[in-house]
Amino acid sequence: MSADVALSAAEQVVALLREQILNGQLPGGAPVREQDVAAQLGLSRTPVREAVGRLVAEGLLIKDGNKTAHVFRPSLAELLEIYEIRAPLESMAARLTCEAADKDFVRDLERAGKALENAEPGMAWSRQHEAFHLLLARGGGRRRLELMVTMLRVQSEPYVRFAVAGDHQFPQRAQHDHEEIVRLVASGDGKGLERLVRNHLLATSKQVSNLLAQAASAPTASHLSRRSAGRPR
Amino acid sequence: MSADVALSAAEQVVALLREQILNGQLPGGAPVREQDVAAQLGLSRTPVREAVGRLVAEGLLIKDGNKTAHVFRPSLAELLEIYEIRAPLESMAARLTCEAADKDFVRDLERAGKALENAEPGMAWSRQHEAFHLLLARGGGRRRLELMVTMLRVQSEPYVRFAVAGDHQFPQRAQHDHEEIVRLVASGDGKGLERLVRNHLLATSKQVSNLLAQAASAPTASHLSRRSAGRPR
DNA sequence: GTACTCGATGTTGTATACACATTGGCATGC
DNA sequence: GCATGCCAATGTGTATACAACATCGAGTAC
Repeated sequence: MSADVALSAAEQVVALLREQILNGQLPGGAPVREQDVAAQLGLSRTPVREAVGRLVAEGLLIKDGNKTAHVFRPSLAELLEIYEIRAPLESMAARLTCEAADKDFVRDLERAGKALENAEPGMAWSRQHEAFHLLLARGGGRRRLELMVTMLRVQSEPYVRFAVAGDHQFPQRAQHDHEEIVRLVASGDGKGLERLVRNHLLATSKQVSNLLAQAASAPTASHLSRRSAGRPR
Repeated sequence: MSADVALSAAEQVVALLREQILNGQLPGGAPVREQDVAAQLGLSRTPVREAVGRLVAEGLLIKDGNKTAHVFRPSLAELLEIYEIRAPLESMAARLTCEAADKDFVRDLERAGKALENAEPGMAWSRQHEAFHLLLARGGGRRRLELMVTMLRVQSEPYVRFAVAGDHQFPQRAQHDHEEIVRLVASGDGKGLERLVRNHLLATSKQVSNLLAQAASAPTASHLSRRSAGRPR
């Protein structure tokens, strides 16, 4: 994608762990032992330790005291709080994106919308969904806003994926909103877009939390309903 | 303040550096060399390195490539972006705080308001101002929201302090808003509070940026107008 | 005089070794 | 059988040593 020739080991570990958490290879609650990761990657603990520290600061890993770090798994209340924060930030970012959108951007967004519409429900759809919303979160060049939205999305993304897995009509229900989003950006209606994105997020929040509550009361085979997961070798 | 008996060295370094950045002992742009800090504190580079990493993730330090970390100093555009983000987050947090406020909390806030009113313009006022707004950012127990608001405030706080130093009428002008905030919390008007806090922040943003722009064009003795600062020994 | 090379010095990145904390199991006492 | 305390195994926190990269200045070619 880009010419990142000289990434430090620590940064590579950050990227790898983040990817594995997003993939679900490292499910919520899974322990992340420094030596294990180091041994797996043929590194010393030092860069791994640094990577873990950063991911803790980022909120993807949790650590208290001198205990082993674990993959972040929000309670229902925490997940709702994340969406509460995302709603104003992401809707504002969308408005700013809209206000700064040129023709090229509109075309890119339309393409992403099409790709999302045609994606198979499951992992492919999740990827497209993420890409679509990250485009919308550009914020007209506001890097910090974009970064914060990205981090918050990453923290909640695994749970959206879970919801999609448990309810294959989920994408279909969101489709209308996505089409409307593209339309509003194309017509330059920033205010309307802001409202819509906010409502879209709050609706998603409700659906995801309902599915999670459901899964918690009727435990399926999903890792999301277990309280602890074995180490991934 | 509290029983923090067994803080790791790294955490102590984090606290110390953060304090020094807030104090202005480490002004914006100042280099933070790992061995220097380590030597000063009688530690090895390892915990210092970890502390630096965390502060970078927090946004208080900046580092690109393998170069020395520097204290974060936002451009005018970045400062405005921070306030843009703070406005919706902090106003929402205030509303949630208001909705969850009991009598004890209202009393505490009133006290903080009085303390702020009576504080001398300068460092004392800045401290009280920070304490007042952090109370307001509690968010009814939403830890993550509170944490994010706190981090964003810390990043912009040094510049408010600068503005207060350059314009001693700054506190006086803000006083009306602060009184109104206390009144709205006491009367339980969450919606009104949300609007007011948003406007208060945007007004502050304008004043601070005006003063900064002014200082940049007519360079005073302040470190804030210089592009690089020597290492603090 | 200018620009470029190259080396000396300072600073960060990583590996390794050891000290301290945590955890889980087992023995012991009740 | 159950609770409790002790101990070994495992894992994190820190120190030290070394390697890789960056920075700055002297010297040189033009």
